[in-house]
Order: sequence, then C-alpha cells, then structure tokens
Amino acid sequence: MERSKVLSALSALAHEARLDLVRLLITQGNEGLAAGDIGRRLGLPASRLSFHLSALEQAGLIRSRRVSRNVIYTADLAGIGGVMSYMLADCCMDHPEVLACCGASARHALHRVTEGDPAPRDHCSGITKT
Amino acid sequence: MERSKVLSALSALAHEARLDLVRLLITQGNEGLAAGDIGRRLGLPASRLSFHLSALEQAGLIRSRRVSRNVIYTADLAGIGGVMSYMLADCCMDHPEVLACCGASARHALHRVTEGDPAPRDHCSGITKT
DNA sequence: TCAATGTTTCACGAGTAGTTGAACCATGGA
DNA sequence: TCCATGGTTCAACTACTCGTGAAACATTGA
Repeated sequence: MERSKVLSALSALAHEARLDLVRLLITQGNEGLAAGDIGRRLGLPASRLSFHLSALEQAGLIRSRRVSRNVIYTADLAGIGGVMSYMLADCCMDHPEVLACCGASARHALHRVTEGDPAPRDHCSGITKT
Repeated sequence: MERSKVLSALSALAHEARLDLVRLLITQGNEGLAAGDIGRRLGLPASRLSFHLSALEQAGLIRSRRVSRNVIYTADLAGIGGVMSYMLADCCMDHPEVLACCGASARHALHRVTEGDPAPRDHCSGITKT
C-alpha cells in the first residue's frame, strides 16, 4: 500500500465520528448499512454524515453501493487491513515490542495456532518503558 | 487505551513528516536520536521539527530526555502498540479479514511460531472484495 | 561572564478541515 | 406526472493546522 494512501486513511480515521463509522460498519459485515440507518444510529445529521462517509470512501476504508433509494455502506476490510499492515510492518518494522501489544489480535490472525501463554491484550500497559 | 488518546495519536500520525519521525525513531531503539540529528536526517528546519516532535510526544508516541545540550527522542513502543492494538481489537473487532492483512506481522508477534506458509505481506491486495 | 551550540517558543499568514442549513438530485409509489 | 423519501452538494462561516523566520531559552566550555 502506498504511503500517500496510508496518510489519507490515517487522517480520515483521526476523527471521532469517522472512527465510529468504521467500527459500526465493520460490525455489519458484507450486508452493510444504509446511510440513513447509520445517521440514526450515530445521531448524525445527513449532510455531515455524507461528508464523513465520502471522506472514508475516498480514503479507501469503506465502500458504497446503491440499492433502490438507499445507499448501502460497507467496511472495506482489505483497505483497513492494508493500513494496519503498513503501520505494523513498514512503519514499525514489525518491532517485537509493538507487536506484543497486538498479541491477542495476532493470535486471531493465525487462526488460533497457539493455545497456551495468554499474553492479554492490555499487556501493553505493563511493558517496561526504559 | 482511551479513545481520545487513540484519536490524537492517529491525528499525529496522519502527517508525512511525523510518520517519518516515528519510523526513524523506531529504527533507533532505546538509544534514540538527538533532535538535531533527526532534523539533519529528515531535512527539517529546527522549528518545524520541534513542533512535530512535541505533537508526537503529546500523543504518547515518542518520549524525550535531556542529555547535556541535546534532547534525545525515542519511540514510545508501548504507546504505539497501544494504538495499533486499539485499532485491531476495539475498532476492527479482531475481524479475520483485517487481521489476515497483518499476517506477516502477526507471525512476528507470536515469536515465529510458524515456519511454513509464507503468506506474503502484500497478501491484502489479493483479498476478495465482495 | 561571555560566546557558541542545541532546541523551543512565538507571531504571523496561508491553507485546509469541520459544521450548518438550504438547495439540489435520484428513486419509487400514487 | 407529481409527491415523498433518501442522500448529496453547496455556500458561508469558524476553527484549526502548517510552515516560516525571528527571538528566546538552556547548557556547556572558554
């Protein structure tokens, strides 16, 4: 993934409403959610919602399709994953101490390869900060 | 990690110079780098550099310590990891398709548990986007 | 104490992002 | 064709961020 795409994605994510939007859409899976439903759930007025949705779509984090009168939005999982991958691998160089914080997620990523060694998600707060 | 901290971290990262800064500092490990050296390496004027460094420090992504005349900056690996962890787990709900994009990083996180199945980092671009 | 070096802070102007409400476009049903 | 509904775009304003250069501060050595 190109650097400029990552930057625009980070910039898109760096907003409370848009982070909520991504989170909500991820929970909705491929089915997605109509713009109106999103606005009702998040309590956003239509024009602002549309503004934020187009910012996220521009950044490659969500997708849209028209279904009758509704516009259905879905999370672009590959786009989101690409940003995370860039951050972890290209920016953080897969630094062990950074990745340790994502331990739980990493386990999911490997389809629960391991069973022992809990290494809880909030492990980060206990990391030595020399 | 709190939501507001994640937002300020994302906002801090959403800038070319600051992403470079984090990347550079991560490669320098605990030893870190003096502000002046950073400026020389990245070709940033002192005032701009200081501005960006303090933004990153405020966001909990880097740390500083004074050593004689120099101010040494280091990456705050726990802070960075915390943001990544929040994004993967709390925002993306550990969604398998998102995590699949971080496959290589995930493997590192598990201390090279697996040896086979390369699953290259740019796997994301090949993910089915239904 | 003074000068040199390293770094931060400040004031300013330019550009960009965010919010709001109204107007507009697209679609489907009467 | 007309109206209602669902979304988007626009204009205007505010607020914030960025970059620049000059000034200020901190530390060290002479």
